[in-house]
Amino acid sequence: MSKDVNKVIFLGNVGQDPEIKVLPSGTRVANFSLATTERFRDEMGEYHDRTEWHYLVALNKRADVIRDYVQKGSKIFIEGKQQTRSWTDKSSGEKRYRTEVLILDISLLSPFDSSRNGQNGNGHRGHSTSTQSNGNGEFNHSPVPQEAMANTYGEPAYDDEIPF
Amino acid sequence: MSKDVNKVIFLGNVGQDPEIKVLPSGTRVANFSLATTERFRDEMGEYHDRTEWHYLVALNKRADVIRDYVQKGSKIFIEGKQQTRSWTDKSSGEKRYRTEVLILDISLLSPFDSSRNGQNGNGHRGHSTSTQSNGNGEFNHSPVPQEAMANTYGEPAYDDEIPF
Amino acid sequence: MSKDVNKVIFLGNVGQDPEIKVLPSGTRVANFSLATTERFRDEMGEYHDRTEWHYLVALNKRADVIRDYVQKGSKIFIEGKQQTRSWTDKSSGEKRYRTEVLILDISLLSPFDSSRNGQNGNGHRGHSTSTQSNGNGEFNHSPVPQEAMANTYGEPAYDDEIPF
Amino acid sequence: MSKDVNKVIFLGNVGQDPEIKVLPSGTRVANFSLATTERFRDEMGEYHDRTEWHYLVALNKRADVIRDYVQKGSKIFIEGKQQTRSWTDKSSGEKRYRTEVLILDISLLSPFDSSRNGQNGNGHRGHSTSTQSNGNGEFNHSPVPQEAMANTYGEPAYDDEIPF
DNA sequence: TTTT
DNA sequence: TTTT
Repeated sequence: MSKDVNKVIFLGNVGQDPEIKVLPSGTRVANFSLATTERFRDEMGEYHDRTEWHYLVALNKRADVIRDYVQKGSKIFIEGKQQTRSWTDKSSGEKRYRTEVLILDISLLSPFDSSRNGQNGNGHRGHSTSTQSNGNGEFNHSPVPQEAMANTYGEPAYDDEIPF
Repeated sequence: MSKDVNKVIFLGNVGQDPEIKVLPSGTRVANFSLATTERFRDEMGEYHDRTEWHYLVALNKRADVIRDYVQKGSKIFIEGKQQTRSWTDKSSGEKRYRTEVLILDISLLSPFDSSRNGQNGNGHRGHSTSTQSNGNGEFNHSPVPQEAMANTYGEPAYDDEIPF
Repeated sequence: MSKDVNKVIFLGNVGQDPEIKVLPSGTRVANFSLATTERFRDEMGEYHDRTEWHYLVALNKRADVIRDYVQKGSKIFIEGKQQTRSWTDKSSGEKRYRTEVLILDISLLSPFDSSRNGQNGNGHRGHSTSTQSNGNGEFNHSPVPQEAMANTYGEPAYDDEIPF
Repeated sequence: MSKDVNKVIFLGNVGQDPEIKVLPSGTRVANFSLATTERFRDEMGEYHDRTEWHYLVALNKRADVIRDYVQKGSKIFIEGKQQTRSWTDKSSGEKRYRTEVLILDISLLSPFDSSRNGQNGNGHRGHSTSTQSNGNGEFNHSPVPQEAMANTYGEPAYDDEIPF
């Protein structure tokens, strides 16, 4: 009842073609970075741009959508939650942290440019008809069970690699 | 994929004890108004408060939580979506509109004051153990199917009454 | 310190060319409606679209941006706050209400189609160089004073008309 | 016009008394961590809590409010933007990153417990009447110039320290 | 009244 | 590393 809130909203441009992985468990994972640029005026009244880079992650059906429709330069809107993963650096033995945003909802604001070749060459770009990319449940607040999140509990493979 | 976004976020105080109804279909409906107050300075530099009132609606499990834990004066945080219902005024024959926010997520920020009597006297206030109020599904982005929204499709009873 | 929150976020399509007014005080006002469409599945598993219409208002510099760059069909992202205006219906003497969203931040997601003629024919479309539309301060959280809101206090002309 | 969006919303509990610094430039900086906890069900249907920790930063007037009214355990609502700072680790020479959320708006949801002693013992806790803590500008979208953000441009001192 |  |  007294729930907390962890909500992130970004509208920006994708920095490079998303990287798609499939974990041993079958979970599909999409990783990419997103730029948000803000314009501001300095004390002299001159305009400057400042770009912030964000690391994004999506799982399963959302990862499929990203694999099929998102590429370098795409403008997207996402809603997600912030999470920080940690791991121990193998060479130094130090603990490292990576903060990322897990995508829970995504809207694509650019037409997909089919003339550009994705670098993962997975043959799934465009309106794929494969089972995987044909997921339902990509609508927020829909009556469809959101199994993606269920899968992350006890998911071991996702956590033991150096991120990005 | 190119989904739209309709999102409302309020943090404010409940104006009166919520009104709880059960539709013929069994759908539970909670209605109440919420005040959000903002402070601003006028041209003279003096502070003023301006209060805005919002009409909120919740269905099923969220309505149960509201029935059991929300009362006049409660401070709550909600996330929802804006929707406008219309009906024809029976006396004048004119079309009328009421804009409300359908609650999709709620956080209670006040302790429940059990010394105050709710006016609906439904015996469900406090930490109820009834089946209805013991709903799951009240967690945002959870793996639990969100049946509340499914029920609203083709729901006839909800639409044919003068609101509030 | 214990501030309330009244925040609305929409991503959708503009229903018609915005209506632009200038109040006697000089305040510029843009009015238009915005559609947000959500897709959902009914009990049969079939997809349906449900479109919600929202009434939007923008003042001064934001109204200038809308006059110059927004038209029927534009896809936009807005952040704003919900407010309900009331007036007394002159014929029936009854109190009427209109809930609208005051735009505080806007992002344009469609290129402006200069081949279509705006119906307000104000000669301000495109990259206008007039003083009015050349406002700064259209960036949220910027160091620029946001005079638009200041002007709304004690603004009489904005309130005495039947809306939309 | 085609602005990006970088927005973070948290509702959670403060992990420890905030650390307050004053930079050589006079900028006040508040640093603290915030926990957001979500409840979810695993495949067995059992409930678990997962807590995420977030690093928060506030500047100037918002830092003053935090210094005076926020302590370990406080429940707060914040709106801000995500930013990642980087520095070179002095011992290893490696580049390090820390993602934090810069607070742009804050609402305090707990009464301040004056019986607990803040560990920074700055004598400013409680309803301070000092000039610094009596800032205006703490209202979002207000007509007050938001000088805090202006100060961050070209701010050198803030960037050359190992964070947190 | 929009859009895909 | 994106975009206008």
